[in-house]
Amino acid sequence: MIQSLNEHNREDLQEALGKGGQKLTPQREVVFAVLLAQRDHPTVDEVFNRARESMPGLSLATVYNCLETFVGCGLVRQVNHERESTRYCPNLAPHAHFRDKETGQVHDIELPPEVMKSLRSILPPGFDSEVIEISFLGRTKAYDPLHSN
Amino acid sequence: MIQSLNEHNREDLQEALGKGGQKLTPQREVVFAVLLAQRDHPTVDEVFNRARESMPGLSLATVYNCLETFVGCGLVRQVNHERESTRYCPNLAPHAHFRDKETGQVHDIELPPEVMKSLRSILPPGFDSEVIEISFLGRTKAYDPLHSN
DNA sequence: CTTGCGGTTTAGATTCATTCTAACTCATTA
DNA sequence: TAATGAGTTAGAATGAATCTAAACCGCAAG
Repeated sequence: MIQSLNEHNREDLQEALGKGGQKLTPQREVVFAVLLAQRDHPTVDEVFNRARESMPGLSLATVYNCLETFVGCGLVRQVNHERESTRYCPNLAPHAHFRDKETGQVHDIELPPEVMKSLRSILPPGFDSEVIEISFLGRTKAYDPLHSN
Repeated sequence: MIQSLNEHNREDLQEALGKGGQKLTPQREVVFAVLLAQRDHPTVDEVFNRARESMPGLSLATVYNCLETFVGCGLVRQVNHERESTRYCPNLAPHAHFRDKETGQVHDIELPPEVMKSLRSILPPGFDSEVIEISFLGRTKAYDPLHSN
């Protein structure tokens, strides 16, 4: 069961929504709490199922609406892999995504500023980019520090 | 109207298909010719419409089948942007994609090896990646060399 | 109060890319 | 000539996402 937002997170949410001309509603609060509670890049369906545990009457359309609103306010990012269901991620820092071929799990990969810079530098003149999406596809092995070098 | 494949390209296609245990068929030849004729990252529907000009009986399902086969043989790459229709690209060299927000056009961006390397280097130990997808979203301005520096 | 208004939520219908299914074609092998 | 099997085909099915229209709710004006 998802606990509700703490003071701090509720204020953040309210402020971000306000800037986008949107209101804080009970449904938005529950959906946002779900995203913060488990940062595993859930699909809309997963958010829906988790959120319904604390708000049984919630409808799927509302989950779509809430998430769209959050994206519009810059509170969450959409993550697309191939043509699978869109996933949602409340990590605001610039980062790439690594998708495990076997489990389907998505992991955040930190993006150092110098890598961002070198990426931007490969754009020919005249190309002006606002968003850069980077995603890795592969496997994760258990990491054994004793045998690495 | 799409011209048919030249000797050289037909041989390449046949060889690549053969390695994947697939045969060269008239439909596959037409679909491949469409991809080579206009390298603008067409959707399945666009490929379908162009291909039907030279082969009117061709069915949409076959276009899906052909493109899937080509991807399996490493002849073409799929390009996904958000949840739009998948696009197809016969450019085999490693490259990123730039999508123009206004026109929807997709441009190939060359990926220098050192950028690839720096990208690979940001993966923590235990993460093993086969495929890296990089896509830019933005605008393209006419480039005026007189006023650049 | 209570009335009306605008934004939000809701269930269900709709859309649309893609995948599936089952029949058919056609070249090759037995 | 029959059988096999890959490839093709039209149309049905799927499933994520969007749309629609009605209901709901908080709130400001009368």
